[in-house]
Amino acid sequence: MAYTKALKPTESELEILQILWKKGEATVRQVHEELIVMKDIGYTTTLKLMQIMNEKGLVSRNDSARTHIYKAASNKENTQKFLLNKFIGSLFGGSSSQLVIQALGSQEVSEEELGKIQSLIDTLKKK
Amino acid sequence: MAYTKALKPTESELEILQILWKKGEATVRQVHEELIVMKDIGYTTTLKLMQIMNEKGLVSRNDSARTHIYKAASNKENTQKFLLNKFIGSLFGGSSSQLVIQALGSQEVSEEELGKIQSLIDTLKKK
DNA sequence: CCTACTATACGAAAGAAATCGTAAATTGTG
DNA sequence: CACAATTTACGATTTCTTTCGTATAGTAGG
Repeated sequence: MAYTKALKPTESELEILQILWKKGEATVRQVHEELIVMKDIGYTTTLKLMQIMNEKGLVSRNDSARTHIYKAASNKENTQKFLLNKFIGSLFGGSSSQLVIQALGSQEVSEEELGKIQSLIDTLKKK
Repeated sequence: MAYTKALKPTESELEILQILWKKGEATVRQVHEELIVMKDIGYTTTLKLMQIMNEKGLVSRNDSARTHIYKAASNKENTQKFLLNKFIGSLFGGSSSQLVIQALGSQEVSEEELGKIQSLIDTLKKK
C-alpha cells in the first residue's frame, strides 16, 4: 500500500526515529544497541518495530544487502512540527503562545537561549 | 489502590479531562453530551472511560447521590506542565527553547501574543 | 403503583501496540 | 569445511485502550 497521509508515530517508534535522526541511517543492530541503554528490550522486538515502521512508511530501508539499512522517512524538523501542532491542538486549544508561555515559565532556559528566542520574536514582529 | 505517581492520560482520557476542566465538574451525561458533538461514541463507553479514570486517580467523584459528579484530579496547568515536559523530553531532547522556536516559527502568532511572550522573556532575563 | 427513563456496574470483545520465540538463511571464523 | 553467530521473517502472546451490550437499580410522571 502506498503512503497517503502523515502518521503519528507511537512512543516506541518515536524513540527509534530519534536514533535514526541522530545517526542518519542505521541497522537494526545499531538502533538496538542504543535502545538497550535506556530500556530492557529484546533484539527481535526492535527488529519487529522497525519492520512495522517500514510497512507504515515511517522509515525506508535499503535491503539490497543482507543487513538492511534504515533511515527515517521524514526529517526531524517536519516531524516535530507535525507532532507539535497535534500536541498544541489537543492540549492548548490550538494556541501556540499558550504553550510557549507554559514552556518558558516551567523550565530552566539559559540566557543564550532566551536571546535566540528574543531575536526570533523581533523578526516575527517586523512582518 | 492508592495513588502513587503522575500518570499520563490516554488521548480519550485527555478529551474528557478537557471537558472537566472547562466545566469544573460534571456528570457522565454532561461529559457525554460534549463528546458526542465531536465524535461518535456510546454513552456506556463514556461511562466506562470515566470509571477507569477514577480507578487510575485521574478524576475524583462524588458518589453520594445516585448520579455521580466527577472532577479532574489535577488542574489544567499542572497537567499541561507535566505533559509538556514529557513531550519536550521525548521530542526536543529536553530543550524547551528548541520547542519554543519551532512553535513560534511554524504557527501564526498574533502581535498581541508576541507581546505577551516578549514581556515574559523580559521578566525571565531580569532574573 | 406501574411504566418509561436514567444511572451505574460489569464483563467481554475488538483494536492497537509491544513483546518475544522460533525457524530459516547467510556470514564469518577457527 | 563445519560450527557459531547474525540477520530477517513471521506468528503468537501479552498488555493496554476503546468499545459496547446487558443486567440491575433508582427516579420521575402519569
